[in-house]
Amino acid sequence: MQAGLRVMRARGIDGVTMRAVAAELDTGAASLYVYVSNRRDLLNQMFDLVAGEVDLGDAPDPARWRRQVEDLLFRVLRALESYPGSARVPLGNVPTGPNAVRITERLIELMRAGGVDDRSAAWFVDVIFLFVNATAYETDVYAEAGREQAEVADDVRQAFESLDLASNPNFRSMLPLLTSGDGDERFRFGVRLMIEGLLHVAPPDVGE
Amino acid sequence: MQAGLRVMRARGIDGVTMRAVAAELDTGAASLYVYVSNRRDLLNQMFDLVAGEVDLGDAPDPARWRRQVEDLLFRVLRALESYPGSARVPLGNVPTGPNAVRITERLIELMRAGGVDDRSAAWFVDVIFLFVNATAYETDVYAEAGREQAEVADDVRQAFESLDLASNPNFRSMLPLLTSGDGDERFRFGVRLMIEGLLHVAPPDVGE
DNA sequence: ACCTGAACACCGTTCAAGT
DNA sequence: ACCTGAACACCGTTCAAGT
Repeated sequence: MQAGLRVMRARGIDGVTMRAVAAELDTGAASLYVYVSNRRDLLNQMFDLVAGEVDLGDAPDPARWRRQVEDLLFRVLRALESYPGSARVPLGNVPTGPNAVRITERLIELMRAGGVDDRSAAWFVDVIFLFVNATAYETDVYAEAGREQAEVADDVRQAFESLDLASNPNFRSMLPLLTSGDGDERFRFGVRLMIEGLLHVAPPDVGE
Repeated sequence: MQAGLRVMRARGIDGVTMRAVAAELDTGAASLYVYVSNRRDLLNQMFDLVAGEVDLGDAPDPARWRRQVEDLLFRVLRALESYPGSARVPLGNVPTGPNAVRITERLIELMRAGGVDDRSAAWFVDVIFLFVNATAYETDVYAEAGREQAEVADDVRQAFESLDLASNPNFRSMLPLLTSGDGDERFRFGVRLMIEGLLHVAPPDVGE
């Protein structure tokens, strides 16, 4: 499993082939099937190790819980980014490993400290991780292609500018804004939208 | 390209192999390279056709713009779900096709009708599509594995219940809530969090 | 000049043959 | 009884050989 992580850190999730991990252990691909039932299982087990690297931060403080949530989510994002493509794992399977649960536990603690309704808190966990994972996955794809974020942003801007935007006047006038900011700033904005929304949207009716 | 869509609707994105698309056209895989530069390019071109199937709905109405945004995003979600795995395409490349731009144009129109600050609107587009795509991708992975959403939910609940949750008391007490609701309800909740957040978070400082 | 069959360099997974 | 080399059934992409 540690061998798999070394491969993923260096070559990204698509580089984590059964053969590559086996080579790291000086054996053949077939031998891995003693420890994992298939590649999907291998990646799931590896993912929980990544989750285990996330620092939960200090104890929940009702006076600054929002900032604590924001910071925790940034640390999750950083952990995912350090293993390119790892974010694709929780997008495909709900993580049930102990380290993933540990992060959810802390997130719930923080929201309870903030007085958030339990029903909202429960669904927030689901929704926000979807957002964190998607953000990390997007960044990772660029990283895996060996391209800088700024370089990609330039290409996108050029692609948009070369479009015929006569029938898209609002889009055209907002082009500079649409391509402004870096990934971290946009991530922070998204997280804040959802935290703030938490305080202004009625808790879901979970039918209990 | 239409041939590719038929394959994707029936077999999902991983079924869209160069050989499968070529077979649909009664030719060999090598012949596709006349029309696309590689598989990634094929998927990008196909994605814009999927985006083209989304109905933009009626003209923006300041009295009910929030609901209009919500409905539009649901229609995007449905389009993505009808081509399993297609949501992975926009997670890896910023879509710059005309049909994707058309949807963004409408989204911006709706927010302007609602009096949302342009800076917030611009970043909202990015953030909300990340959420929509991640939601669709998650659903699709289950669908591709040939499993019902409810069936997967049961497995997750069981996995959680079999964990030692002594050190995760908050998580344990919220287990019923964490596993409540279906995908659509959670999606709606997430979208509402972000729309409402839009009205309560200061516009980002885009450094202009 | 254009198209494409066959080849190349990979995959995940299985299983018979070795220890 | 355990481990694993070699095989199987796939990939995306290239290119020489045919039309």
